[in-house]
Amino acid sequence: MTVTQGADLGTATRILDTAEELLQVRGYNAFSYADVASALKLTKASLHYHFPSKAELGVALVTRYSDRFAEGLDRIDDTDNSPPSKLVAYVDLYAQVIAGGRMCLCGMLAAEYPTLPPPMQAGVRSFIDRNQGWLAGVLDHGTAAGSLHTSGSSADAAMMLLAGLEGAMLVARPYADVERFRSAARQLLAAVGVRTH
Amino acid sequence: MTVTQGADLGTATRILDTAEELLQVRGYNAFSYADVASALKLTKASLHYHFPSKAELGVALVTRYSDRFAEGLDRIDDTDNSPPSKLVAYVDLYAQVIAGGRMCLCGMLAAEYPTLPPPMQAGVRSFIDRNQGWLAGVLDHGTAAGSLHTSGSSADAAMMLLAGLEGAMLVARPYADVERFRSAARQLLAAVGVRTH
DNA sequence: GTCTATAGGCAGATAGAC
DNA sequence: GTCTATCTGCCTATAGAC
Repeated sequence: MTVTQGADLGTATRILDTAEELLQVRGYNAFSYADVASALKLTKASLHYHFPSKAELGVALVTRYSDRFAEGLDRIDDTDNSPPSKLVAYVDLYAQVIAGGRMCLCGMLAAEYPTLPPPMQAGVRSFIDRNQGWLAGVLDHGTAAGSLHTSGSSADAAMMLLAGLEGAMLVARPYADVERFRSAARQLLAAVGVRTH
Repeated sequence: MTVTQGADLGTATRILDTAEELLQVRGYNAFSYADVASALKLTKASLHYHFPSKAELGVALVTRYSDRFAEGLDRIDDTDNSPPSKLVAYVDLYAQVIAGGRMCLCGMLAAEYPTLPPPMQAGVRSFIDRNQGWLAGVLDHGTAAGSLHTSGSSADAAMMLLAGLEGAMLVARPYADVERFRSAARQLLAAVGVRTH
């Protein structure tokens, strides 16, 4: 770790930022070291200094994304108190992603799953588990308090929400239309008793 | 068109079958002519005789898949009369796909969308439009008859169902667990008033 | 840390014999 | 229709100078 700070991001971080966008837009199998290098005006060899193999770069990308998403969940827990408002904030997390023409990084990797290096596969599962677990917790609190209503177990309802949001990003992409995502998300929230006006 | 029939499928069809599976499992950007050729014990050059470019093969795959799916919708219309039973049959269409470890072909292509040749992109949108339209029709009939209940427009509810099912396939893949898909699907159907036992 | 140069392999695609 | 042979280009990755 160098002593750079603030706006001086450091090369490793800039590589991750560029590769992250390429991964979310095109997929892991459809971007190359050459793409990242040309975007950053570096050479491929320099990238290999920071991330020796594409698999290692991929693992770093999944880990960072999943950890940042978990931080987002923590922020929601600190900010929004009622389960319904937590779910609305959760949807916003996804809306921010798709607004940039991107797919959820782990949703993209779920599609490419069989082609991924095993450590990346584990990262994808971890992302899903963390999100499903968090959602199930919110749903449990909400149903106990009477502000949410699920049919079936909280784990199943959490699965439906996660799947629905990932799928809504997926089918909204071809139309480059955030509203398509938002209306699907509203319907999903309505399914667990959240009223959005 | 040759005069072959029955079990003698014809090379073009065998190519499509093999490429379709590879596409649904690995994605368009993660399979090659070499993969298809080795599976069929042909050479790459032979494949190019039937499908001059990968883009043309890709278009043929989307078209065939989308048309077959539409035939599936017609069969449901001919077989199941009540809107709720139509939706259950619709879910079964997806369940058959994921049971083979595959992703919906057009869901996969939606993820890879920005990297696809424009004619393939059009095919993906067409698939989504057809399915959303069919679902909206079923929902309209169901709500009119009182056997289904949607919050919001039928188009929005159709979008949610389509997104939810595509997403359920996506997030179920890493666990190779059809039950994960089925429980999410049950929740989605419950959201429009279908009771499954 | 970043570079030039290069290796070795695989991609999609074509020419031409059979 | 299917083959062998080949082309061109891009891929991931490495060696070694600066």
